[in-house]
Amino acid sequence: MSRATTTPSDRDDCDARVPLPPAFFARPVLEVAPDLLGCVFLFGGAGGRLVEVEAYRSDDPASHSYRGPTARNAVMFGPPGHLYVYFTMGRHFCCNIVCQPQGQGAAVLLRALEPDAGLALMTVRRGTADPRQLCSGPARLTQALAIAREQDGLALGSGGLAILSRPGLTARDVEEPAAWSRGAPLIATTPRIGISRAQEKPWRFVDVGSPFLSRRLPAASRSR
DNA sequence: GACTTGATCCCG
DNA sequence: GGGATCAAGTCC
Repeated sequence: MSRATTTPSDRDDCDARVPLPPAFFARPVLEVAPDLLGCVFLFGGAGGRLVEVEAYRSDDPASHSYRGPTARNAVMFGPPGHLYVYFTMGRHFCCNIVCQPQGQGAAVLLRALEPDAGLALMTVRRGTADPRQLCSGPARLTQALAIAREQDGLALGSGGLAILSRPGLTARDVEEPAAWSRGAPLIATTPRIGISRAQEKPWRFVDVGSPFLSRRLPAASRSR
């Protein structure tokens, strides 16, 4: 994250992270979601390592896309690799990455990340210096990174928005689908948070070892 | 448990 | 068209 310079010899840097290609997000959302854990999410110079996400798709009663396209969820039905940002509960924004081929209405909700880049900025925006309170929760995360209505529909790789691979991949490695699951942290699946329908689906994915989750793991969670 | 806004629902 | 409903959350 914090390399000051880049030289040809950095090819062997084992901490190297490179942008995920569009094809990464065109896959089934239940595959994309766990593969995002350990990747780095950045917007405007702030962000860090993703540790908690949830999957949503259009055959899923808990998803905004369940009843088809509307003005609010239009981006979910657009091309993969774009942000779907929605306003909720009268005061908060939540941020998703659109997945699967265009028109399918699937997305991954970003629920927590481990703060790394732009700590000073995030501290001011959140009004706390406690790293555990910066990005541990979907609306906390958007507040810390200053993601709001204006970012709805923003494409990865533009406007200061990026998702970088897990460490150790070259730009060439990351084009190969076999590399997308490499270097995964220990992952648990649990029911999703805060929904009233389809509560049985274990479509929340968390990095078991992270102290930056929005909630503690339930005892019944299962690791893979 | 309160808060606070707006998209969506459903009746008329 | 218009009022009722309630939400992928956070904080006190």
